[in-house]
Amino acid sequence: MEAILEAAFQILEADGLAKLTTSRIAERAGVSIGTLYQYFRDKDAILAAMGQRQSDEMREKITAIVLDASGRAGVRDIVRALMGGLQGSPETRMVLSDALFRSGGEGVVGRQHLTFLDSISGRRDFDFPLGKESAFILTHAVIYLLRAAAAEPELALDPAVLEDELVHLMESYIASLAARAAPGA
Amino acid sequence: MEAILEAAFQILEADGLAKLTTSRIAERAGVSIGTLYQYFRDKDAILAAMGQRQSDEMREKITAIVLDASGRAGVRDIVRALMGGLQGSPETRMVLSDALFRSGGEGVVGRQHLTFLDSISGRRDFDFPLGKESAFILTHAVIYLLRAAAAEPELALDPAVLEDELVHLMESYIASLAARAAPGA
Amino acid sequence: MEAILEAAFQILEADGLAKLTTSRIAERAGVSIGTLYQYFRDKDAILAAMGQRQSDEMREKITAIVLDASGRAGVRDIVRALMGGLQGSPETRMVLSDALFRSGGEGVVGRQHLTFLDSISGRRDFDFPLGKESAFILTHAVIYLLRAAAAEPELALDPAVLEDELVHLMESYIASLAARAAPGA
Amino acid sequence: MEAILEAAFQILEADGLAKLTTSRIAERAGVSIGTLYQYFRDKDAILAAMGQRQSDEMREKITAIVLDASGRAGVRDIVRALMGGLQGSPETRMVLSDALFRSGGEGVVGRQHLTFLDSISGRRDFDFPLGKESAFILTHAVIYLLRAAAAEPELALDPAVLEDELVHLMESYIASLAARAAPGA
DNA sequence: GATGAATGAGAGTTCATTCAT
DNA sequence: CATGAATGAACTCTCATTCAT
Repeated sequence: MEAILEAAFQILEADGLAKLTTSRIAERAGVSIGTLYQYFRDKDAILAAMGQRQSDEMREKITAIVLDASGRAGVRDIVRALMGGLQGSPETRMVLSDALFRSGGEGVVGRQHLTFLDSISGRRDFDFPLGKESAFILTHAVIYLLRAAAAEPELALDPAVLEDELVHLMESYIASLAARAAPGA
Repeated sequence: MEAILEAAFQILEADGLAKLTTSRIAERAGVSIGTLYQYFRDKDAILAAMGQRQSDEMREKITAIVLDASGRAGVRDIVRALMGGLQGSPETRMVLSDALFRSGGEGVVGRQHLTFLDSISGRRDFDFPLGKESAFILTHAVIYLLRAAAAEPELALDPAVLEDELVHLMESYIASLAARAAPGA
Repeated sequence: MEAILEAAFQILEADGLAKLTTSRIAERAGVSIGTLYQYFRDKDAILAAMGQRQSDEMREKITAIVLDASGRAGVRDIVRALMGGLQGSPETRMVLSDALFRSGGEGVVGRQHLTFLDSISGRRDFDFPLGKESAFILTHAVIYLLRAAAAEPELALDPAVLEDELVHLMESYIASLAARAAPGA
Repeated sequence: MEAILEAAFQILEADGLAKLTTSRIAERAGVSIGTLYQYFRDKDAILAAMGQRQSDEMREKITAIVLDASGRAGVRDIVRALMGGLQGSPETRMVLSDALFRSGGEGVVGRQHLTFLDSISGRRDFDFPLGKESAFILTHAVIYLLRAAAAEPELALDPAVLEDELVHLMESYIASLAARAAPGA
């Protein structure tokens, strides 16, 4: 039931995990608790489904933006996509990631960021083997820094400047990787 | 009471926030609930104290390591300090950061990472103004990536390699900052 | 839930306020605590409802008795009505009055005793203005003396004689009021 | 320990029975809980002692005032004495009466009001036998009406007028008693 | 005597879940 | 299929009381 997930998301966003009770979800969704339990085994199933839904939405959004760059997607496109794709408060995202992780287990998070690697690896200057750890940094640095930035609104970071710096961070790291891959160039 | 904090930490680490109840904490700490409440106003106070304790421990550990580098602390020393200083599962750390933030309010998080900036700014090649956003990246990138790495043990990242790559990430970013600061060099 | 109020009343009557716990109420009412809390916001709401219920019952009973005197209600009818209308131990009544007062606030107590004044003021010899303080005495003296009598069972007062004396008390006071109102009669 | 009783009285007066805890009493009295329990068996013993103390104080005060009227004490003197002698909020008085009653049991309340009867019976026009019920009314009416008046401050009764009316109430009742005792006068 | 840290029974309350209708 | 009253385990927290120091 889409209405249930939407209701749960709104409550989570507005009042936090502590006030996310099954009865409130049902009430806001306009269904009875009984009905809610007909669609979801238990409360965790709702959270997991929300996590899944969010993850899917984000991947679609990002993919769309990257594709929109019509074959010449740069790091900036991806950073911008990530900045736009992340929705919900940091707490919401943290809770949903948690739920998704607990329920789904392995592979879930990994799948989430393949898009990044896929797009990046299309670049001409990127045809060198990539270590597990480097790939990890490439796929996680931007997301986690954005998450951290959102979690500390009192820092009042300027989105435009942050975007620039994140692009520099990744570009310089990619350059460093390239330089090390081809020392004799 | 140190025993109470230690007990709470163990439970949080082993069973998660959901099973961290005051009675379980008291039981594992070997005291009665009454005693627990004589030392801590309420459950949140316990979490806040745990957060404080962890934050203090980490800062001390890091400071020690950096000082150990005897005046010539490089990025690698700091990265290594952070890798060694972080303890507890990612969820534990997240929960404690949260609690600390909720209770302490402002400044808490900021103070945590000043060590990093302080050490870095001692470098000769670092005497240029630093934007808010760049400072944020410098102080948060390593910590959050380590957190992410810990959260995904199935990636089986090699600590030594990860350390190397994090150092490269930061070194190349610092180089990029320097290059931009002195374009005519 | 009538059963809950009835159970609460019995416990209050038998064991006093100190032993009136929500779980005991639920148990005696034959429902679970959850059900109890579905019908009443909290413990005070139960007490307030009991107070309301008792107040309503008493008013109805008294009104009925007074009406039964078919238009020629004297002080004796009212005294008798009050004696019959009061139920529950003094402590019970005190507790419930308190609860009703705390929850309802103004007007509650006043409304309770209008019956008395209404009936009295129908008398021919009563067409003179009544001071606030006199009205207070008329409406409260009997009730509070009955309350006091119930609170001291060891005095072993005879209800019939007490009724007589209360009637005398009020009749002589009314006569005194009349005499003062019409000094030249 | 006088300090303990005084502390308890202040707390009861300021914050009500619900906040009257043994630790607060000890703290305000400036002693430790242990000491408190060395002087009083339990919390109820403290309340009972407070009730006793208040009752004694009131009796003394009233006796003094009546004696001051130098042998010719009228109803008005007694009413005035009662109005001046009552101290503490209605809730406080109710709580203490309760405690005294629960602990002492019989006779306690009776003794309290003997002063009234004693003084009254000194009057010349009062040499007739007094029924139990009449005595009860004589000794309780004023006190309970004053209590009721204090319990309903929103009625804004004028003390002076109330005093007058209470005197009238009692005088007319005494007259009624006298008239009935000597029908052939 | 005085202390106060420790105790723990028990209070009020919440909420995920079930199941007869 | 939908409903929602009923359930009760589990939670946080209070406070009268004890007893080793």
